[in-house]
Amino acid sequence: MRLVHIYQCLCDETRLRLLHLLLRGPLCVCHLQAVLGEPQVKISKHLGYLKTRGLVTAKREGNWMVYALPAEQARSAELKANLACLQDCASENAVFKRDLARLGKIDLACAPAAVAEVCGAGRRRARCC
Amino acid sequence: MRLVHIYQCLCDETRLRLLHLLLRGPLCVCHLQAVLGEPQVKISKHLGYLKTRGLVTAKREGNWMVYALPAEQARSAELKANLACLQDCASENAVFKRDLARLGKIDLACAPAAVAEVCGAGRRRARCC
DNA sequence: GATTTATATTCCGATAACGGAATATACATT
DNA sequence: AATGTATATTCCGTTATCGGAATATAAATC
Repeated sequence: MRLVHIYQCLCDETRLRLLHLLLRGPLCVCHLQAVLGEPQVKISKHLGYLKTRGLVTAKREGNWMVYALPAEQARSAELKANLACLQDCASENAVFKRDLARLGKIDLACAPAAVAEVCGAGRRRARCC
Repeated sequence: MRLVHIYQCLCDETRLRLLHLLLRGPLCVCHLQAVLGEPQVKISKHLGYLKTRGLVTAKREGNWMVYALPAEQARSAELKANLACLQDCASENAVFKRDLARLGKIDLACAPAAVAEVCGAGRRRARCC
């Protein structure tokens, strides 16, 4: 059942936080890492987990990997419903709110093109984080 | 995070099916067993799992254990949102629809009082399933 | 081409989940 | 008390998950 696989992706706190941040738009690994404050391996592995199950897409952008939720038209009804539900639940949750606050403070000017586009940040830089 | 524990309960197909059936109202173990067509141990264990995490309540009714979702006012916002989401997703899902069809065909007349109350079935019987 | 930066993968060990067989418990009936 | 019915628990093997240390890969820069 496809629905089960969605829940399997949602049943880990790190993955929930990642997905929640990606609801805002694409982000590269180092930004996700900076916001969550977790080691690189951990972030990368969970992103890999989400990717193999189709919950996120990955695109190389020069030196960086930009992760994003699937395009709107590529989301199943179940996924849409659950992302909306997550968004809903997150709005009253301290951990998620803290993550968003941290994301706001991060210098997105160093972000790859795809991220800069979404966040309206300045030009790319050689070094990201 | 409480939300994670909810998703941990939802990330198994058997548990999803159980919860989905309980959205309709309380049911005893043998009815759940009959609908799912799974061995008793499996059903009982998953119900135990759900119970320890507060997703269902259990009440002994003579010889039977009647499981139910927590009372409305006892449900957290997260739980409400996710149960609604599950309900939503289930309506277009073959497995869930089949379960409902099977539930309809089951003789609920043998059900314990709490179940009979909900289902409008007849009086109790000594033997259930 | 050597180095730096960003990210992924491999190789562990620890723990949790899952399922089934067998057994135990609780209540009801005879 | 003995038996039957409904449900829970224990034991055990298998598999999946999770996290970290170390290493590998890929692209950019010097």
